[in-house]
Amino acid sequence: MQSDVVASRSAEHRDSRESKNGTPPLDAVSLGIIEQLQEDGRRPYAAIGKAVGLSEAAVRQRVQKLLDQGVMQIVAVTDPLTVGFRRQAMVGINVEGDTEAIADALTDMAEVEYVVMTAGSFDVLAEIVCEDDDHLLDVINKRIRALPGVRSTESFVYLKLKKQTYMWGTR
Amino acid sequence: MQSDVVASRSAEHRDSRESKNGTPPLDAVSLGIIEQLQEDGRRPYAAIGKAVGLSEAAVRQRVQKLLDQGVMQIVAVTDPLTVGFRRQAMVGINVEGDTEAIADALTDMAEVEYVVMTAGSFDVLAEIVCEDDDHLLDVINKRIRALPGVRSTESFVYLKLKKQTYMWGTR
DNA sequence: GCCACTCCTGCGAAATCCGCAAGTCTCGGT
DNA sequence: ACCGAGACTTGCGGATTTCGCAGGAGTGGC
Repeated sequence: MQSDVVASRSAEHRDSRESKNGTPPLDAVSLGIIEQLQEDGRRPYAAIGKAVGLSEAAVRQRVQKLLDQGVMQIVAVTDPLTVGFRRQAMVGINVEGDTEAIADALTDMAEVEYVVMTAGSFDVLAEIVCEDDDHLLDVINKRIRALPGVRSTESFVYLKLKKQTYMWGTR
Repeated sequence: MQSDVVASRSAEHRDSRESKNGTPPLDAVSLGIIEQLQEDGRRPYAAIGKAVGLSEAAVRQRVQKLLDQGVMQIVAVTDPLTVGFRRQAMVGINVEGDTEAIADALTDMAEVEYVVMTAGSFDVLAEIVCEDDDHLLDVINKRIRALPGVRSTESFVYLKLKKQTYMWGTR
């Protein structure tokens, strides 16, 4: 169930470079499967198979592998404001020293939902999801700014979420 | 199938304020359902019902309503880098005039996956997902900066995505 | 007190999921 | 060039799940 990582780079010679940490690039069929599941995460395997030209069992195995490899995850996503988390913010962080270490530390925080290393006037962007102002303040001032190597931060409190899609590949 | 939007504000008197545009706040049971589906978007309704103390049919109806209302969506999410979109960026935008109009215009762009209005030194944050540098440059310079009312923009090109979860409610 | 509305439950039929065994193909070694 | 290994694919039952529908319980409005 795990040795396939090595082998699945077979019959695909149109894609030269790997995209990240050893995960093989995806072929057109897997892309199609992902596309189907981005439209509806609960779509039956048989319907997906019909769309991408595969049998139901084949789709099932591919989906399972994609999930196991961590290439995709099938989840419910919500607007946090609707679910009771009333304070969110994007925090831009400047780091001196090991940027990746800071990013890892942020990753370990439960309130941090999104961490990305960037080029530009911030080294790291982190999205924070909290229940109220006190909680948000605590995370930013007590926890993030306390990390060794954090030079400065700038916060952007969310006022309104306008769009949130996961449709890349579907266009 | 659509008139329920008007009617569904009834039997809820335990929660005073609405979270956004008329959508009623969620009760503990719906929260529990969402939590289950955030762990696994394909979890069977019967299993969810056992976890939250409801029948299979009741869970099914609630899930359907949550989807119809747009409170949640069940989708496959991926790391865009793995799927062939090699250039992403967060763009901070300053607006003069109608901020919401700009946000709506951004929402209509296919390459824009995430739009949020913020307080702070940017009025709007938008996440862009593109295939390559040319594509990204085109979107930022030709399309976003061309919008009437956009005063200035600042881009943060993604170098590495470190964390991406959808587990709020599950902690 | 009655009506309108929502929500939950129970059940049978249809569809789907899941594991298994065998066939096909490509790649790599000899 | 042959041969074996590994992975992908296919087809097929049985268990599970999904789906639609009808009935009952609880609640607010008139």
